[in-house]
Amino acid sequence: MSAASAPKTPILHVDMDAFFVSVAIRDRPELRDVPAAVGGGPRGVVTCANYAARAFGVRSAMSGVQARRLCPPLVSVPLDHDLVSQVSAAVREIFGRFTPSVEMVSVDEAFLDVRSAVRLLGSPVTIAERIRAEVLAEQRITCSVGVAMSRGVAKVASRHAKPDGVVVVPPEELTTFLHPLDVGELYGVGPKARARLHRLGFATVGDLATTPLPVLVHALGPGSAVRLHRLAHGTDGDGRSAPRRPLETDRSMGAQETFGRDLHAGRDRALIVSELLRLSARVGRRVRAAGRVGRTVTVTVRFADFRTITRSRTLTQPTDVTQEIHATAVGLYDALSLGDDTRLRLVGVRVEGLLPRERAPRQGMLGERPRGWRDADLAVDRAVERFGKGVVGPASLLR
DNA sequence: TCTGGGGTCCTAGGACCC
DNA sequence: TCTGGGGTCCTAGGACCC
Repeated sequence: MSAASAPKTPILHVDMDAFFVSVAIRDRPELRDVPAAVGGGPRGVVTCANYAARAFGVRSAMSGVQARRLCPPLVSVPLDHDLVSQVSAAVREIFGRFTPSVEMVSVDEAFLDVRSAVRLLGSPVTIAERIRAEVLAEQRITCSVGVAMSRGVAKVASRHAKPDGVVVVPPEELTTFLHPLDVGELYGVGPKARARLHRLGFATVGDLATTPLPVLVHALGPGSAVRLHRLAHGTDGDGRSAPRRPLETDRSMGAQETFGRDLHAGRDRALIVSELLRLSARVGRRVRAAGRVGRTVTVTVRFADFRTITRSRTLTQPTDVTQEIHATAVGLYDALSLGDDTRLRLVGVRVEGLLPRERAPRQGMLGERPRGWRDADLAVDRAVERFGKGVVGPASLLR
């Protein structure tokens, strides 16, 4: 492509509006303008609230109790994982019609590099509107798009476009758009970093942008300084949307569960061990389904006071066997030697250091383990696939 | 009746090896 | 007896994102 035809704003950040709840209620028109949210059970938090609920102040990660206090008529809708995946894949397919360079960042957002598409399809803004129209026509949900020359700016722009809009930030308007914003709007700047930056006198993105890099390095350390400096100048990612690691190459898989009531470490040990088995089985099934094995097993324990600790063990041989994951998890749990009266709120099991099964070193002889466990796992996997979860499982989990 | 569940990445110390 | 520096792996915690 000639330089003259290169778009000045080639990066699109497409973000579905209130994705989880939009998917959940798209076939329930009666809920269209009613405050609704996914999540928010007795001990849970709001996963995703629609805009009618947000008008009451309901936000993601807010406890269900607080959400209902703010918005008594709030309707709670269940999360349909399969439907979410299905709609996400369909949306991904729509993106692919416009450019081969699509990076799904999560189920509900993506970066698109439309550099090569402009000659055939029109300006980035035209493409953005066409994407929005096709998503709405085919999936009956809305999305918002940020258009800019860097990923970081496109991401901020899409947030400002919400709901159901487009915001374009051409280079000549970059400073006007970006500099007045609070530093907390930058990707990767959460509450902690924001507070620290404010303390240091960096309240706005402009404060960062107008500070020489060496000064930032001195204040923040090299890593954060360079990252924030680039974000504040809109030069992150060199203007390109380079696909990173493909989504299917997960580094870890885990499962955790908050108990309906706090459990006692000692008295309820049997319950906790069986919960660890449930979680290990869930994780093991996912690891096997992905054709992978993992080297490290991590157990998470959250106490009643919300303090959270982790303990991990790296195995001599990677595994995808439920029984091994569970045995390791129980070993880690017991090694904590918690007092009998210690109250636990949550336990979790995670398998890390995932690699493809065929690349895993399998040593014979010495590490020979009964292969029966794995065969049993695979039989259970097949049954679950055929008949659904809950039909087959470890005997100790049956009531 | 505060505070879910799925992840990624970074830091930092200690062990261990060369 | 004292003295190096670099590199990697493991573990634990924490910030952050959706």
